[in-house]
Amino acid sequence: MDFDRLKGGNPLYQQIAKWMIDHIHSGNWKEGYKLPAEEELAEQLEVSRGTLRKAMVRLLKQGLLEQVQRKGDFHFKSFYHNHN
Amino acid sequence: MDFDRLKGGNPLYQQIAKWMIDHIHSGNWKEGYKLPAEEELAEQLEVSRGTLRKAMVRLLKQGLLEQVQRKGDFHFKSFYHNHN
DNA sequence: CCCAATTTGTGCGTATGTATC
DNA sequence: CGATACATACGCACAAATTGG
Repeated sequence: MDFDRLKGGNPLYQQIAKWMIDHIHSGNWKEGYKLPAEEELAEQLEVSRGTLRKAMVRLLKQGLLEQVQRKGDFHFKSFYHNHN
Repeated sequence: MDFDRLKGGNPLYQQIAKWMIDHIHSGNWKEGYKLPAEEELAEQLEVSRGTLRKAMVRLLKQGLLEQVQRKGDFHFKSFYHNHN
């Protein structure tokens, strides 16, 4: 989705992480929203799955993203509680 | 079955797809032939199920493979009608 | 009809090799 | 060289559908 791939810019995975956070802020992704599968989302973003994962792991560690069981999907949790 | 795992070669899933097509051409797999379960076939080929699936999905999309009723199994359909 | 086993469908976790900057 | 990015490949776990007793 129109990321900056120019040299010298921020890494793709950082841009993606920011893009996801923006989606929460804008209300596009509300709490409990179930993300598409990594493979599918990566395809939509036109990045590799590995790069997308790198962004997601960042958000996971920051507590912005929550992994539900072993079901294989991610849900957003209450964002504002965990955003410092 | 004796696939080329050397670096620089074609991906395994491509080789497997070709191997399956060759089986049809050679007459080993005639129309209507029911394939073994994915798990079993993967074991015979000494590849992972995921890699085997990747090859099968390719053939499915190309119309060389047909999925029959019970989601279960795959049958080969008239190969020559769909091969350009 | 019910139930357990089988098989496909899906998705994540991880590792490796290659290329580029 | 190290960081970034991609493609490939394996494994594991679970859901859903089907099968057969």
